Amino acid sequence: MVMPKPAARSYHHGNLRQALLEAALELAQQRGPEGVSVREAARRLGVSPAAPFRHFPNRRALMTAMAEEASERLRIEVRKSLTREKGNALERLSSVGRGYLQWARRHPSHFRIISARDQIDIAGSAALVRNVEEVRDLTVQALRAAQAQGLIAAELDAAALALLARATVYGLARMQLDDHFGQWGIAPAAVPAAMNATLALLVTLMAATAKLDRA
Amino acid sequence: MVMPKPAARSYHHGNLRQALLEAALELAQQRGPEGVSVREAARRLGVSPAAPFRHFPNRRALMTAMAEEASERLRIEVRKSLTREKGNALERLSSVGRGYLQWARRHPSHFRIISARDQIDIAGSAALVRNVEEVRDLTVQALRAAQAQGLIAAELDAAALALLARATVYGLARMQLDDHFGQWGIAPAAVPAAMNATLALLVTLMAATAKLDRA
DNA sequence: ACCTGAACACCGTTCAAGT
DNA sequence: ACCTGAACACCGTTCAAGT
Repeated sequence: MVMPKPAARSYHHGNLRQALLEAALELAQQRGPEGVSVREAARRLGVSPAAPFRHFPNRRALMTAMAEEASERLRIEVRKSLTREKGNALERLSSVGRGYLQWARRHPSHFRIISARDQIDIAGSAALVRNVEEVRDLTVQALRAAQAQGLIAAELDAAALALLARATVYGLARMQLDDHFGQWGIAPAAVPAAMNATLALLVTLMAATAKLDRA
Repeated sequence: MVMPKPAARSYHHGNLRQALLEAALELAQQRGPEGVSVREAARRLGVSPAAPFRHFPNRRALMTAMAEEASERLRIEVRKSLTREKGNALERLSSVGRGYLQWARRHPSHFRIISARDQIDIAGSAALVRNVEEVRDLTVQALRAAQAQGLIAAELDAAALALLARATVYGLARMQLDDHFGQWGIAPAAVPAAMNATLALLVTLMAATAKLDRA
């Protein structure tokens, strides 16, 4: 007969799932993905250790749900970065890479979760697969357009170019996550510029092949 | 007054440290780096859960010791691959990349451990830092030589080229660890060829800049 | 339908005590 | 010097029972 108080401990009636995702993200930010504990999330929300298992079958499913949210945001960021870009196909290609890297830099915890393939069930989430695929498709499309417009040599294998572009961008993002830049003599403040310069160099190299074509 | 039996359970007197490293590697191969448990390693060796802590101050130190061994082997593999290479500086550069990638493919557990920066204390191990640095230096040296010999345009920034090469190679290795190739339509059996083709494409692009120089 | 309480089989780590 | 045994504060997960 007593009405539940407006905001406080309203989790108990419907939004525990969302609250768990938020608590888990907070834990990931504080301790990294491995530090996410279902029990600790429950404790912070004032529910029993068993309560989360009504909403997620296991820890992996909770992590996967976080990855879904993250991949959605990455997809939107890359799309946005493409929408703003008014240049040619080569510049659109750069734009996809810069958008991806910028998001990875600004949301390291989210990016870590997407990358933690051992802690999420990527194949088990259609949304996750779709989001990741869309980002890849935008890269491949820009590359094909660049070749069609004569900005990159047409003889080069489109799939190989795409894989090179992806390996470079993913490599840069992971080098940051895995703390490689310090050993490369690049201070944290210089990382964004170094990433964009590397990306620009790759695009320059690709564009150089078109000039050879005309020679 | 009883002499210890020759081989069986000789860990108890001197080589428990090495036995722990071997048991931990076996666990890493079976369950991944996160699955390495100090207790389980001790159990498999028939010692108490506290025994390992005489040899490693904590789990992280055990993981770091494994990473030291791994980085040593990677360094040797890359060096070997360079020794066998009789071609020019550009071919030496490819060789470093191929050696790195081949090792990563053949020893995924070891490579995972080196990459698991959140589970090891890289800065705390001089040997680890040294091994990683040497591999980087071999890349940078081959690149500089290629520029000096006119095989890559001299105007290009050597540091930027090195970072691009590293990002590409590390990206490829991580894409395999993180199971990205399936989504790129590349079957496991085709991964080595795809990696080498991507590497070859990058070197080709770099070499194309030298031809432009001469034009 | 959603949550609690208690339980089970695990962890990493510490520390006094044994040889 | 090296290891044991017991303890502490944690995990993920299950399940009967409560509302």
